[in-house]
Amino acid sequence: MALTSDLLRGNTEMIILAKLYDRESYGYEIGKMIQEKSGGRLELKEATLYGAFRRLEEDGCIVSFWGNETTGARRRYYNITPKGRLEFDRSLREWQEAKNLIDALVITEKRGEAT
Amino acid sequence: MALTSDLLRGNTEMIILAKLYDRESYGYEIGKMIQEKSGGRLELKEATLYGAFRRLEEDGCIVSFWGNETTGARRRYYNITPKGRLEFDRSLREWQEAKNLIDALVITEKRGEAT
DNA sequence: TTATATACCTTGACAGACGAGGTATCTCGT
DNA sequence: ACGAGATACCTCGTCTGTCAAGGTATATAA
Repeated sequence: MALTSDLLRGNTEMIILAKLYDRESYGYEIGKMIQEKSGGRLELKEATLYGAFRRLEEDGCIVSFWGNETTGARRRYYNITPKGRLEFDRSLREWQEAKNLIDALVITEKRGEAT
Repeated sequence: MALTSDLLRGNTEMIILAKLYDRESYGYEIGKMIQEKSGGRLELKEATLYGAFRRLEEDGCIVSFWGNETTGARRRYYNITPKGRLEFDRSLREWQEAKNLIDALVITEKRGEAT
């Protein structure tokens, strides 16, 4: 069963930027990669994905262009910008901090925990 | 500077249940504990806190009662229920899973990472 | 020709976080 | 006596990200 949307919230843009960090890609592929890498337990729905692309492009974190496919459905490709890399680095640090803070609040010695 | 609300979203109820897991408490105290334990970097705003209390009580995860303070402002105390403990355990497992999945998606060998 | 996969997009509803506002009691300094 | 600040509760309306549901179009396999 999939994870609740609320735990994803605030992380979708970071996840997208991570996928674009090393090479360009397009929406459908990114969505599929996330599904596969998480064993189907995590899914960015299309509406969520495209909403995030729009925000990221408005913020100057990514740029998009239509691919010149000669066959099959057309694709809109995305590239990360320098600003996008900075934003990814920042959001990754914030995520690490949030993780540790939340863990510190919910994990006690008595109950213990395994990661 | 504080963490973005979206990273908190979906975790506020778990954090509250964690605080109530071992002993009863009241809203103001829980808010203060979270602020202090996180060194001020994480804050559950009052509106957020009381909204979460209402949902948790509606769901049967906590019960509330007015304290019999003879001095000072009155307090509404909360106790966790057996259902609340189950719900906490469930949400903690879900949180651990979400953490690991998101980390796997954003942390690559090349970039590396420290917790 | 029908179904499935690929690939894009938009609209409206929903829910949780929060800013801003309110009430009331007690203590401390002036 | 008075005002400021801490304690302690609450509500309303706004904002924003997620998603369900719907749509378009092309290629391939049954």
